[in-house]
Amino acid sequence: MFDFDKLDKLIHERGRLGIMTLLATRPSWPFQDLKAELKMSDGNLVTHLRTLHEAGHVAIIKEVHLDRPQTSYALTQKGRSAFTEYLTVLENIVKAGRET
Amino acid sequence: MFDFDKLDKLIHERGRLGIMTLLATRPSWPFQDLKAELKMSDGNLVTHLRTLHEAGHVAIIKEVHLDRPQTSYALTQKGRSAFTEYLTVLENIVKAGRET
DNA sequence: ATTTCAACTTTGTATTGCAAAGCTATACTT
DNA sequence: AAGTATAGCTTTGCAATACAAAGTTGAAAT
Repeated sequence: MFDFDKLDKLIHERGRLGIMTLLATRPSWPFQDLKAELKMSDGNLVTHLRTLHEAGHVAIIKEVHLDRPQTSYALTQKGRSAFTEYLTVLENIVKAGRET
Repeated sequence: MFDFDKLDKLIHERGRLGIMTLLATRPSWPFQDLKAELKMSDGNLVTHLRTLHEAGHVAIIKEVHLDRPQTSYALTQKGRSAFTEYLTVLENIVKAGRET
């Protein structure tokens, strides 16, 4: 009936789903903003970001802003399409859950 | 921006999300049908169902069908409303992810 | 009696989410 | 120069938990 296998575990996890959703809404997000928005510890956030980066879903952008180092993150092409596909599965779940 | 805390962990887990979604589509589901649909092992499936039952989300219906014991499962009122709320969060994620 | 099937429990393993604390590097302050 | 602050990252350790596999129980059919 449904392809729950298609619920990409990498994206589905709560913390990473939060990251991916935020990244989808803007061209890029500074680390500090993600941290504030998601209320995660540094370690946890960095780890999830690294996981996504290693999967090729997220790009890391290192800059200097106001004389401070600033690392930002953005969806890659691959990340965006993986996320889009994931959203389609969500849509189907919502649709199925709503009818009845 | 989003309330990712509202992503009820109990429901969000892949296996249990599968169960909840299926249960939402019919009045009740026999154990064997769930098992076939979700391709889980007995142990795993029973455990997830018990977790949901203990949370008050799922009712257990024990009957005899064709001279064989048959355990079926159904959403409780509480389970349905929790699931509905969960779906709302999913909808918001989809909406946010789609725009841009 | 023994086989069969449904459902459930037990056991064990491997993964992984997460926090806390520590480390590094750069810039600002005094 | 020495100390302080901030950003980002690593390490360590723990607790939770998903999951499979195998064993258990009970009822019905042969």
